Amino acid sequence: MRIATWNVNSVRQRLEHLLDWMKETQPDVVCLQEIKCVDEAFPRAEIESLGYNVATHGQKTFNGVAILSKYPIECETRLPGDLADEQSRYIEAVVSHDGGITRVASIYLPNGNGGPEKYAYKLAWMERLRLHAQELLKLEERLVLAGDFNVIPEPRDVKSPGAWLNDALFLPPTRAAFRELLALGFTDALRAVTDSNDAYTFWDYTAGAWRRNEGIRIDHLLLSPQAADRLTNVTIDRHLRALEKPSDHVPIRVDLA
DNA sequence: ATGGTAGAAGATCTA
Repeated sequence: MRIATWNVNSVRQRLEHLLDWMKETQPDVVCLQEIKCVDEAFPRAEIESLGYNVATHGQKTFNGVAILSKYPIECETRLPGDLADEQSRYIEAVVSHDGGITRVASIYLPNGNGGPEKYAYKLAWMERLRLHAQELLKLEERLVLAGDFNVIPEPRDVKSPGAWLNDALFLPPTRAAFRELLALGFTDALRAVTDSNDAYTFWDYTAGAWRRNEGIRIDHLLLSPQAADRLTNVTIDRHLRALEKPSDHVPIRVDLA
């Protein structure tokens, strides 16, 4: 089973790239982030025509997540812990396939820059995610938390660590919260297969970041033990960053036997 | 110390 995640930075702007990439790589499940549209505006028919089921949790202008699946899915769009949270950043699916089920979440974790309120929201969101993930692990299922975590886990995950020291993506409390999540029993899929210090998934649009390879690794797939046991391959589709009108993120995907 | 780019919305915010 091939499971991918991609922050597309507007699904409508990226539709051609998305369809081409799906035809090329044939993922079974795709987690999207920053679709930047309401559910009614999502290009559902185009994706269904490739043979996928579509579940969206959209929002006007900002955020928005989706799950696309070749197999039947049942979805939940609420991350427990704050009923007043209006931001569309989470959707979770139970995927029913030959030989069982796999639970997959598409996560758009808050960026956290822009002021103390935003950073507090990020950390609170991470704590809600940790508590929910702790519950999900008790199910002992194949579970994949996939998405844009807006976390640079370690210095080897950024070309120029010094430039990010005061950034919400790399601050010590952010990294500590991510480590706490991993410590529940998750495997960071990319780190299970490589020690590379060049496994970036995001390059800023500005200042020639792509040209200079000033990248960061912030898009992750976290695997429960039952999923990690089946991990055979991790691929970052880096070439998509070189296309015309790219997203600032590229897809990352895993294969589970 | 700032600007660089992109997207959606709408004359600014988020990233």
